[in-house]
Amino acid sequence: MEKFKGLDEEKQQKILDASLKEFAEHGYEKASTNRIVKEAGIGKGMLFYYFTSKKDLYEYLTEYSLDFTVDKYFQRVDTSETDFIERLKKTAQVKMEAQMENKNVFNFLGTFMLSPGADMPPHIQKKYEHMLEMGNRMIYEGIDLSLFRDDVDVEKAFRLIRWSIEGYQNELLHKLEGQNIAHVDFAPYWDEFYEYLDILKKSFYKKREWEQ
Amino acid sequence: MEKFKGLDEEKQQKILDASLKEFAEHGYEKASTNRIVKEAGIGKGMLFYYFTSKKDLYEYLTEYSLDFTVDKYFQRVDTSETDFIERLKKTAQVKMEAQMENKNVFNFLGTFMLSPGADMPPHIQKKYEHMLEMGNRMIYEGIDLSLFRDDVDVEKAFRLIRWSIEGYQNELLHKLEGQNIAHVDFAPYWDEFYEYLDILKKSFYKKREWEQ
DNA sequence: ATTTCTGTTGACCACCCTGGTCGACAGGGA
DNA sequence: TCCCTGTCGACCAGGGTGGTCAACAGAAAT
Repeated sequence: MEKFKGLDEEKQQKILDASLKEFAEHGYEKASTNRIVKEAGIGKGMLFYYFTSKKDLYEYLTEYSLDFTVDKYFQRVDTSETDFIERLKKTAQVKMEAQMENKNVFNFLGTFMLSPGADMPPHIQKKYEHMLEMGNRMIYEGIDLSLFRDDVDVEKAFRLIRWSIEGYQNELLHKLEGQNIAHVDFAPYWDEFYEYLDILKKSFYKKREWEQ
Repeated sequence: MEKFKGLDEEKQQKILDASLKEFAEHGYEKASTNRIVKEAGIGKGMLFYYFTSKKDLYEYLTEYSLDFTVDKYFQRVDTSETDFIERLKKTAQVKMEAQMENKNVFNFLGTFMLSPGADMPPHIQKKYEHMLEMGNRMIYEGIDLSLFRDDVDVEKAFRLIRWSIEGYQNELLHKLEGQNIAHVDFAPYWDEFYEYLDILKKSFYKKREWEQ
């Protein structure tokens, strides 16, 4: 595993990509080390030279993904923004950037979170819990509640807004499936996304005086 | 396959349940006929006595699930209701009833719809398209648009509301995962659900005169 | 020039599981 | 006694599994 870290970035990334993809697509049990080495373009032996076992590889990937998510996503969200919807807007942008930088990490972590940590070593479980907590703070901490209408439960409004945004993101992801993400022009989708956010503001926020 | 239909209901259902579950959990390729026969409590030979092959079984299940969904779900939704949110409320109730009656069908069809019909015989593809169209009509046809606020695009409001409801349902499903569905008291969840619907009405519908 | 070290390969291992077959057999009717 | 209809599960060839290892390449060290 120290062996692996000594490789040049490019080769490391190729192996990480192949592995993340394989585990994301098939889950731990049914993921195939044979397919991984073929996809990564290395001999079978090397994988078990870098990592002692399939499980060892999987744990390395998990830790790598958690670190990546915290560094490139959670840590970059501007939590000084107190307008809930505006913060979600910025969150979405940062998330998209991180996703462009490494699509596979998100797919991998997605499947991991469906049945988390079953028998992960404690230090990884700690990291995972830390990430969850950080994600929560990133979204909810320091929000200006006075922007919301007085006649709805703010907690519930939070959730409705979050579900709406997740719904849009999922539908977009599904629509763009199969296309080469790098070649897609996202501008019109951002515009559309902002329109949805405007509607959410009109709907869940107080009417402000200067609007007629 | 006519052999299969001659079986008593109970045995048929046991085989259907085992098969739907297996395919839903593992997908077509990785589903195991051995696990199916074990779960269904029949000998290996019988499965291939009833169905000529794994593929034949899969196609039968698909058709069965499509028919079930149309009969027990889509056909039972009251489309005379013109209030969008009210209709969704009724839809959710009918869906829940159908889901209680046969949980496996919904899981199976869920995975099927992710990569639909690849090489299904035409009559099944037809059925699938018919179902999709029916689902669309069931949700959107004959809705009273005048209830919605004038300052938001109704199309977008439709989607936001649908995403919200799907978000709630998914979260609930996730929360109840592992519990025996039959023993859960759903009353409080319905109440909570209605509260969310009320908020959606307040947010996306016009303020009506008789409300202060 | 020789030995040692570090990477690297893919054939190979024992094992497991696959979809599907088939001979054996049970029991009811003719 | 002989079918016929169901029913079973041992069995088949084939393919995939995670992991090993003898062989080798080339650079570094002796």
